[in-house]
Amino acid sequence: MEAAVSRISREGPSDARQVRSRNALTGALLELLEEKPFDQLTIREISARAGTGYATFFRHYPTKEALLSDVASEEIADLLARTLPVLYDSNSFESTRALCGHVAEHRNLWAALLTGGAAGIVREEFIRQARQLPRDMVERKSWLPADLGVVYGTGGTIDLLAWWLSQDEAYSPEEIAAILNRLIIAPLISGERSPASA
Amino acid sequence: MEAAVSRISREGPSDARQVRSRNALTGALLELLEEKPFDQLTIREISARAGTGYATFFRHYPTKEALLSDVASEEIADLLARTLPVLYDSNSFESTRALCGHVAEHRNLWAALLTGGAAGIVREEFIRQARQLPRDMVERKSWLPADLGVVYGTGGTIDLLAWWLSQDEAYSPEEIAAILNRLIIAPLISGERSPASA
Amino acid sequence: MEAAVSRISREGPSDARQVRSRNALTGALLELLEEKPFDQLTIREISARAGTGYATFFRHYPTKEALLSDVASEEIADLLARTLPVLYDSNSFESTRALCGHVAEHRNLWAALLTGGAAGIVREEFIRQARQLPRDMVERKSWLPADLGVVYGTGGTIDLLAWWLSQDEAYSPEEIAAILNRLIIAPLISGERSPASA
Amino acid sequence: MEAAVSRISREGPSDARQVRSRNALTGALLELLEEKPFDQLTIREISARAGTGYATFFRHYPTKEALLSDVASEEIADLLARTLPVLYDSNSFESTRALCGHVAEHRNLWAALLTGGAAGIVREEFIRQARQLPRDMVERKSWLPADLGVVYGTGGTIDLLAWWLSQDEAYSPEEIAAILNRLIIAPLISGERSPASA
DNA sequence: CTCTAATCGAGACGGTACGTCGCGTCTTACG
DNA sequence: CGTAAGACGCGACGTACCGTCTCGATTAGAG
Repeated sequence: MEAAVSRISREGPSDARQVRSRNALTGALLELLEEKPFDQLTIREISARAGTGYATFFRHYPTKEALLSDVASEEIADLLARTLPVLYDSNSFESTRALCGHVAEHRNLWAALLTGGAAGIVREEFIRQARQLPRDMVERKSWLPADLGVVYGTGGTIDLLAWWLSQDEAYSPEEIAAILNRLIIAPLISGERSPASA
Repeated sequence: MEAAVSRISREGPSDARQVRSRNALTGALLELLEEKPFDQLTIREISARAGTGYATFFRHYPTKEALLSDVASEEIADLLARTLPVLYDSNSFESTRALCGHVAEHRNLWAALLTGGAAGIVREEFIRQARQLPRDMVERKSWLPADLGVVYGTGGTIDLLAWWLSQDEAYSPEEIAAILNRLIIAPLISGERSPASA
Repeated sequence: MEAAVSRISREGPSDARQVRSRNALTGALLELLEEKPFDQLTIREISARAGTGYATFFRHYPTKEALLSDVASEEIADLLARTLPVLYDSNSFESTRALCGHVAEHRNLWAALLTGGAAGIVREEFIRQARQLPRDMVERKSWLPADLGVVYGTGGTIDLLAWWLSQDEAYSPEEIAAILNRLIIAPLISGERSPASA
Repeated sequence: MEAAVSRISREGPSDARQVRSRNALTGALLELLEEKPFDQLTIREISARAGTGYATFFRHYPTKEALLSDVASEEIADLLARTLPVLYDSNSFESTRALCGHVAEHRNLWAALLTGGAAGIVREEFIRQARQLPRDMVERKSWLPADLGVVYGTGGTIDLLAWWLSQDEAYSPEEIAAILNRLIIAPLISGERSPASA
């Protein structure tokens, strides 16, 4: 349950009981995400694991997905803030390595979110958030629609991270950062030349 | 229902009624996939749309997912056969263009599969199949784990195609092929140089 | 469960499974009515006793009360047909005795319905049905509103029967018939003279 | 809310706040009883109508029924004291008329109690109290079990009053008293002759 | 007139039954 | 006598209300 530790009391309702219930629920979700796919979890199961009443779940979240969102969306926003800047940054490798380092530090959390069956939902939330970010700074590529750049860069990065996290720590953050840079970042920020045409 | 036309009688049981039922079910699924996400469909709904009895569904498929598989897996295998070769092909642009052309010709089918809510399942099936393909031919990159190459190449390609199919035909197959080539294929087959170090 | 025996297959749906389920439910209700008040029964409890699934209950009855109605309303109509005629019959004692005899023969059923906690509902259903019966035949009493005559005659009779059935068989049908006749029937059919004023 | 007026401060705790809360609750119950059946009321609804907090209800009454009891049981005892004596009184008509007059004077209260959905509970409470009254004075009828006499006399009277109160004041207390006398009282106190034999 | 303790409102909580829905199985009745 | 229709057992859903509980914030009424 180390993953849940970082979730305690980020901020929330004033009533201490509500805080306790919410933390119990988010913690239970993260625990269960490491055991089975998100869509095989039932609200009853999550409530039971959290030690809260079944109806209490609905006093905090309208659906299972809302709970997942609550757990994930801040993390996603946080990670996105680390992901996109690399596109505008001349020294992208440093940013990329910082991104991978951050994920490695919260390996349990991100493994649960990206490989635990909630992957599809988390991925969509990622792209949804990424699409809403301002992207004026990035220079328009004539050959690459801006929206596609965002979708592809985000999705590809997530895929790469998910693959990494499913690999039992065989690769260091630096290695992954290098791959990420070469495989995804570089093509996106490269100039107008067509590298494949050579 | 044009998408379903290509699905008629690919091969199947001898009994004409079974053939009719299967086609009715696959057709109904494709119709419904254009209306709502896959996971919001019910077997009752599919049966009703197909004009068959509810229990009849189970005589042909054990689950909803099996029906989706029946609809999609051959298409996936077919498309995969067009996707992976580009990695080994020195003239990758031609292969890529052929791939995009093929998808464009079956736009309705692929739009339903990749953007209709079944996307997650189809995507996973894609990668699952891709992973099982022999990959001896591809030269090992020192910086790129082979498995990651497959996962990333497949996933990225699907994402790109999905994005394209959700764009109301604003881009031609050639344009997409160019992007695909530059964004995904080229980085995968490029040499040992470190592009980020520049 | 002798009470339920008389309920088997009175008439019903053609499907044998439906017949079986309905009989299981009616039987279970009658069993449970002898154990605790109707309003303390839950549908889950009735279903469990019947050996049917919980949802199956709702495939047959919309509410607990509907099941009670199905069990009771025919019996009520039947008994009503024996109750009201005594009012128009010159030889009322014979009719009354027949009524009491009939109730005695189905003692378990009527004890459950009239003393088992469902009493209130059954009573209201009784009066509701009685009110809808034609009453042209009965001669209007100048001192007694017709509607009141029906309500009072029905309610009083039910009360008397309920009291009897709660008495551990200490009284014979004939004794009850005599009391019923003297206490309720006679005052209702007596002439214009005021018997208490003498 | 005229009905509730008579309920104010009958006696109770010293603290003015408690008195206010109790009266708010009893008043709210009586209001709501005129709108819907007792068993369809929720404690939350009663509390809200009373303008008190939800938990405050439980500080005064353990259950909904207890509140109803608090509202009704004294009234019942009072009315019973007027009902039973008529049986022992040679001049029963006077007593009966007094009874009906009293009910007419508190029409709103009794209409709510006897016709408002709480009828079943109030009725049972009535009979319960009646059964516990001493009945040595009444001469035993050879043909009529004493307990039945009480149950029947009480129940019948309540039924008659309930019917009256549901009739939009079409009958005067005197008319009802006459009917009550003739229909219920007279048969109970009549001699040994068999009135049906005529 | 103050102080203190009872009472208040508000509402979250663990429970439990509700009635609905979809699943996948299995039986029925019909063609 | 095989197949389409659909009833069944199961179990999760989301809602509603129960009765308990913990909070401050009034607010009597005793000193």
